[in-house]
Amino acid sequence: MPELPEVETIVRGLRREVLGRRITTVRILRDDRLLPSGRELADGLLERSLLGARRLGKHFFLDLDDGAVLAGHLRMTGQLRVQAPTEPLLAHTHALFTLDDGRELRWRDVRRFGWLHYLPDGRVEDLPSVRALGPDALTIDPGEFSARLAAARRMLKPLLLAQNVVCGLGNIYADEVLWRARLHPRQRSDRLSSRRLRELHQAMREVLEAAIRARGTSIDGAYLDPDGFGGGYQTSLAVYGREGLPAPCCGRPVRRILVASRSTYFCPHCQRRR
DNA sequence: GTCGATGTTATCAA
DNA sequence: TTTGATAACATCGA
Repeated sequence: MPELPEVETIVRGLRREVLGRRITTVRILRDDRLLPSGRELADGLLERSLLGARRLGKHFFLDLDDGAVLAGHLRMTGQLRVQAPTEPLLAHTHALFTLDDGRELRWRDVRRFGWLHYLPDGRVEDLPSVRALGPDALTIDPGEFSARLAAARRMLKPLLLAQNVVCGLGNIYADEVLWRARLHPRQRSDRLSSRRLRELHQAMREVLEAAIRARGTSIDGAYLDPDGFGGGYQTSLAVYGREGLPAPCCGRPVRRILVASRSTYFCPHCQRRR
């Protein structure tokens, strides 16, 4: 669920809500997605203050006042909320961190694909899933983006989803980026001119920045920011989830196909393979 | 009740 | 090297 714009919105929300706060209580309701263990995570976080919140791709990192880091990934259904303790506890809430202003930072994940990892030394680059990441999609420069895609010799859709090439895009934004660049999802990356690769980079930047401005995409209310608000970008989607509906480019119906076993939405008329 | 699909990704096989 | 299938899990809709 949360891709780069959603994680960015969450991190900005956490900066506003919890920076400088001290963790006074840790409650673990279910520990099978906590590393290295729920006990070590709870012991490490207790009485620590939160000094920073940042992200790389879809990973997020909370910096503590002793140099430790709480790293995490929300995968499909993870949520981080800051709530009053009187707010009802929703099902699938797995960890709660009480802050010194009385509020609680709550981690919830219905499908339990996500995880939290406490790193006493703060060395996030030691995590294999972080080490494997390519440059962040929001900040990669056009030259490196083009070089990495041209070198890969693969179809564009799975390439944009490959976090070791460029990190942060998921299924929604990959389709939106390809639509904006008018490129076919099955177009091979090494057959594109450098001009088209730069256009693809530009499209990626524009889509991500617009989605961040809209505070992310919420479909079925699955994604919520720390304050409990959904995003607004779902009304700006051109093709994702819009099979059969008119594409904004030409009015012809959006088509859904499977590419690398992921649902892929595109306009067959305007996104031609070259 | 069953089946298929879901915004992620690690892993294994071909 | 690249791809496809599968698995982790819960929920929803047809």
